[in-house]
Amino acid sequence: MQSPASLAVAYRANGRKLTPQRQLIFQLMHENETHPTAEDLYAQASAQMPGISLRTVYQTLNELAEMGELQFIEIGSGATRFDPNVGDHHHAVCDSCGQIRDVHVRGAATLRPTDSTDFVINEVGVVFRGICSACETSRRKGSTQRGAKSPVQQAKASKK
Amino acid sequence: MQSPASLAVAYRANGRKLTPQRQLIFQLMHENETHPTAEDLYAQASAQMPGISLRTVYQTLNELAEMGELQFIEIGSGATRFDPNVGDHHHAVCDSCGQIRDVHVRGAATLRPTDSTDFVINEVGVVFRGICSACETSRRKGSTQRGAKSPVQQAKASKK
DNA sequence: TGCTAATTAGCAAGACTTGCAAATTAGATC
DNA sequence: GATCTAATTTGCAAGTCTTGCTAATTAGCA
Repeated sequence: MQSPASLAVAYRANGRKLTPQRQLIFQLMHENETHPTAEDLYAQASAQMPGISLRTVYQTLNELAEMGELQFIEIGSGATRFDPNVGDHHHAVCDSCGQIRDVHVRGAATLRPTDSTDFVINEVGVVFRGICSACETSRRKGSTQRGAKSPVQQAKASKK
Repeated sequence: MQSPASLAVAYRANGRKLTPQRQLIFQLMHENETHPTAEDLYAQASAQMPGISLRTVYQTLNELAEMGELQFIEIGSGATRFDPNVGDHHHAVCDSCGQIRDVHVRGAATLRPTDSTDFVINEVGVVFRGICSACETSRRKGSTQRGAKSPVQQAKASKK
């Protein structure tokens, strides 16, 4: 689903109401390519609808996830991020700036473990970690080659 | 690294001391196949060393990660889990019981996005989600087919 | 227009993790 | 073995992210 119109249908199908808050959050999610956190969306939503509650943002995001309208991304460190793209795709995470971008991977869905053949697989997710082109460029220009932290450590550190 | 002996060397190489607490935590990690949380390890450690602090467990786990002796696993929902296996492997997560097991995947390391070709990849991780054989078996026997929550929602829910 | 169940807002609280400072201790030195 | 010092451990307070609870509000139906 993409259109706000079908959103109303989806909500009603679930016996739910289409409130202005829900419309706004849904819309903001879809305008946003950055896989925002609840806090990010709250900030944006507040600009357009002063007084909206962070609680409502969390609530709405959870509902949308339940309805299959978005997915959670939990790639280490910090807040859950939300992805309105529920199609077949994967993620590339920059260990330098933390950006997450959607990517596609040929054959990912058919990957199988060579062991654990008794595990019933519903879903396959691939995560690439590395350095995005923007960070790579600025790194070449000298400057910010930081200490020898592991990627995860860096992610942890960038939390603050 | 696997042996406590080389642990001492590794610690000294980092200008660190080999304390009883660190030895214990390291040992427990390696005896444990379940990808425990800090709290799990704390419980086990407390049994053998009453008075050890949860703070120390967290601290030690972070150090070991920095030293490359273990890795963090953050697969949705709840506490970080720790994996002493730093070799090339991936994970299968049971959406029913939450168990995480190590698996191997042929060709995973050479996967590449079909898009985002300007992203420098350091690491590729594959996560399978599904139902482990134990849960599948008990499910067949009837009983606990729970409501239609998404995998992530289930994970979230099982947090408590 | 009225009614009612659903929703929102706000705040308190829970889970997980880290910062800080004082007391303790591993390991080097003599 | 005794001494010394920087590293480590503890315990607690605090920070971040998220959810529970409840009174007030409101969407959507009759």
